Amino acid sequence: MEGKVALKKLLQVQERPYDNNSDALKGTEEQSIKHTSGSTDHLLSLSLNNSELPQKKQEQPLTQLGWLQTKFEEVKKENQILRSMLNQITDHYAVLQSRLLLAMQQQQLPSSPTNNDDLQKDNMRPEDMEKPVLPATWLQRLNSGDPSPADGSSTTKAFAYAENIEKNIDRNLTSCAYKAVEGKINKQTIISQQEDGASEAASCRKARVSIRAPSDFSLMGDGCRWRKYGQKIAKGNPCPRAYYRCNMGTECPVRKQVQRCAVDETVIIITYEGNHNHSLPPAARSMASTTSAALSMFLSGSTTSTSTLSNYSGLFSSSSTPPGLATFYPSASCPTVTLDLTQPSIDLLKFQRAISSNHCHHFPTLPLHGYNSTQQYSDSKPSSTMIPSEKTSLALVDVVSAAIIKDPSIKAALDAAVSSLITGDTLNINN
DNA sequence: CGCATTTGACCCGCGC
DNA sequence: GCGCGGGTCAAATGCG
Repeated sequence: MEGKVALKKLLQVQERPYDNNSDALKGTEEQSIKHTSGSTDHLLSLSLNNSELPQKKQEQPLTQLGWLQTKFEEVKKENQILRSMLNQITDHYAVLQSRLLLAMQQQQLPSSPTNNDDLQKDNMRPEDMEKPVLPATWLQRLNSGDPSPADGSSTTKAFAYAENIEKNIDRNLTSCAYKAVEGKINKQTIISQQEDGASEAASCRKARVSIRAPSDFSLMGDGCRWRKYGQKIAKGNPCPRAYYRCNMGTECPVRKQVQRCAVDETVIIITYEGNHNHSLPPAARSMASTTSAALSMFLSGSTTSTSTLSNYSGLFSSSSTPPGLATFYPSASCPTVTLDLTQPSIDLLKFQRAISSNHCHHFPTLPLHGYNSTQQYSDSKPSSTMIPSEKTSLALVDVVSAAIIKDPSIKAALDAAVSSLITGDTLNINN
C-alpha cells in the first residue's frame, strides 16, 4: 500500500507535464521508472535521448563505446539515487500514516508528562517549528547539492520534486487528521452543550466521514467502483440521497451516500462509512484533480475557529452560516465527521505541532529519524485565529482521541475518506 | 441478455 | 404500542 503510493508519485515524475518547479527529469536523459506488478522491487530503467549520440557515433566509433559506458555508469548511479528516493518516500509515507493513527490512539496512554512537554513546545519559536524537516540522508543530499554524478540538475530537481511530494503527503495527512480532530473537538463541544456526552457516545452505531465538496466533485470517480442500491428523499432536503456500496472487493463493507446540500445545490455531501477490505486502485486523474483542487482550497485560505465550529447544530450548515472546515454532527444514531472541501484553508502548523508533540512523547521508539511533520508552506501562514488557544487545541486533542478510541468505527470511516483524498492528491502534487 | 439503476416495500431504531 | 424517518432489499425497468 505505502509502496504503491510512493511509487505512483515517482511514476508521476515521468508522466506529468513539467512545470517550472518540478521538471525533475527534464534534460538530456529521460529516465523511466518501472515496477513489476505486485512487487516492491522496482526496476529503474533508462532510455537515452538520441540527441546525445550524434557526431560521436559516426566519427569516433571506438570512443563512442567508452562514452556510452561512462554514461551508463552515470545513469546507473543516478538510478540508485532514485531508488533510494523511492525507499525514502515509502518509509515516510509509512511514518506519516503511523503518525495519523497514533494521533488518534494516543489517548490510550497516560497524558501527564505530555502536557508539560506540549506547553514547552508551545514556547518554541515559530521558526523552529516551521523549519522543514527531512530525513537525515535526504537532507544531506540536498544540502550537499550533489547527488548527480553527471550534471546534477535532473537528480537535484528530482529531489526537489520528491521533497514537494513529501510535503504534500504530510500536508494532506495532517489536514485530514486535523479536520477529524477538530471535528471531534466540535463534537465534544456540542455534546457538552447537550450535557449528554456519555450517552451519545454509547449510542454510536457507526461513525462516518462526510465530505462537503463542490458539485463537480461528484462527477469525478474516486478510484472505487460503486453500485447504487437505493435512493431516498430525506426529510428536510428535497434533493434525493443516493446510497452506494463499494463494488470492488468481495463483501466490501464500505458504503457511501451522496446528496446535494439542501441550501446550496452547488455543494454535494459525500458520506463514507466503513473501511475498505481491499487495496485501492490508482485513482482516476480527474478525481485526483478535483481532490487536489479541493485540498488546495482549504489549505490556502482563511481560517475558522473552533468556537465558530461549535455553533453548528444542524446536520449541515446553512448558507447563512459559514461552513465548517471540520465538524462533528451528533446525529441520532451515528457521529459524523464532516470535512468541508468547499471552504479554503486551515492552519496545519499548529495541528502538526500538537500531533507530533503528543505522539513523540508517547511513542519514543517511533522511527522518526529526527523527522517531524512541521513544514513551512508558503501558502499556509500561521494564524492565531484558527484555534482560540493552542493549549486548548492540545487538550482537545486528548479529548478527541478518547472519543475515537471509544468508537473505532470513526477511524475506519476516516481511513476510507483519507484514502480517497490521499489517493487523489498523489497524482496532482503540483497542480 | 446481462448488468446497472430505479423505486416501492420493508425493516429497524428511536422518540413520544 | 405507534408513528416517523433513515436505511436496505429486491423486483421492475432501462440500457448497451
